[in-house]
Amino acid sequence: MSKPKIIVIVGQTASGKSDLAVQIAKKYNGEIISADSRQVYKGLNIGTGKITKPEMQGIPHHLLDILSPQKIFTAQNFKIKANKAIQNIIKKNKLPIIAGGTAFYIDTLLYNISLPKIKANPKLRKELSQKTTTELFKILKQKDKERSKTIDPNNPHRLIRALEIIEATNQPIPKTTKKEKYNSLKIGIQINQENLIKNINQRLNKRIKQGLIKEVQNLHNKSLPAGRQGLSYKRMEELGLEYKYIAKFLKKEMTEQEMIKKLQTEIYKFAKRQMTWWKKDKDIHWIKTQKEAEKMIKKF
RNA sequence: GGGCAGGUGGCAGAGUGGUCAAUUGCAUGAGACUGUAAAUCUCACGACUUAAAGUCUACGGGGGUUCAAAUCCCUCCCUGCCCA
Repeated sequence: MSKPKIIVIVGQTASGKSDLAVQIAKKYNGEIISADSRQVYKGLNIGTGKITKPEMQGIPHHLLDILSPQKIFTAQNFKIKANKAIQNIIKKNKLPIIAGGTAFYIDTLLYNISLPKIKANPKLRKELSQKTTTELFKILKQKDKERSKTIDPNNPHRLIRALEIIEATNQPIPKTTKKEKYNSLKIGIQINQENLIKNINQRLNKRIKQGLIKEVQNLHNKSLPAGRQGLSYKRMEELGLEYKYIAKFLKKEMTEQEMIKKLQTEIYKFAKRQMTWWKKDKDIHWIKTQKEAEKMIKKF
């Protein structure tokens, strides 16, 4: 059985992925699967640059707005849901197009990286976060020698998650395997640094005009039906970038000016981290225009 | 005009005779990531050379004291606050 064909579109934040994806979907009878760790959440709209209904131009989009931002979504969740979506799209005889900025999610999907299904354990996390990385590493070494060999001993997030999994399974973490599951064409949108910075800053201004601050405020304050509480500032800080720094602004920890300036540099730094990841991926075809992309897809 | 406090690397800001090319934070650059990934983490960061050692130029300008000065003295310039 030959592997199903899919298109993957990657690119730094503010490089124009969503738009390109829609154009390609229209041309090649496709549906889009978003690979974005923040756009999966309901209510995070302006801040994540989520595509709007009119912008979709009738193209179905998957994995947007699928859960509450109170909940924790992981690469494993993404993999399962994205696989399902791909199956459905193929069944309809349409072309699946993965588009998004979360490189880790895309790799997990494409290489069928097997991750455990252990859910987050907030109590344990809270407890473990009191400890230093040295202590955490020591515990991990006792409980799972193999994982301790590969983990970054300075990285609290990873150490805590590793311990969380052992706590739940009570056995060492199985080795991950890597196997290409799809026949994918990876297209990356290339953009020079100058334009990238320009886009980031312009887009941020635009979002603020569109009511970004209000969006964050509402997420925090709104008295939802069914007694649900607003999103805590703490959770917003975990969500990062716009949500993190606007939360700080709303808490009066920084002025609006400071917040905007900080966001500009933080978003730029994020974009660079994205690129660090993709630079290693030799399968990505970097393109500058839509035409180049179309040519490639035709051949594919 | 008088009094006081200051001027340090792209910025903020330590240091107050030798261990100072100078703590730290920010910015910047490079990188990691295979179980929270917009998160989290690592390294570099005066110049030249780079493996190490080394050389040079540097703590507002100029001069001085000293074996040795970012650090002490003199002088000039500049900034902030206070009194006229």
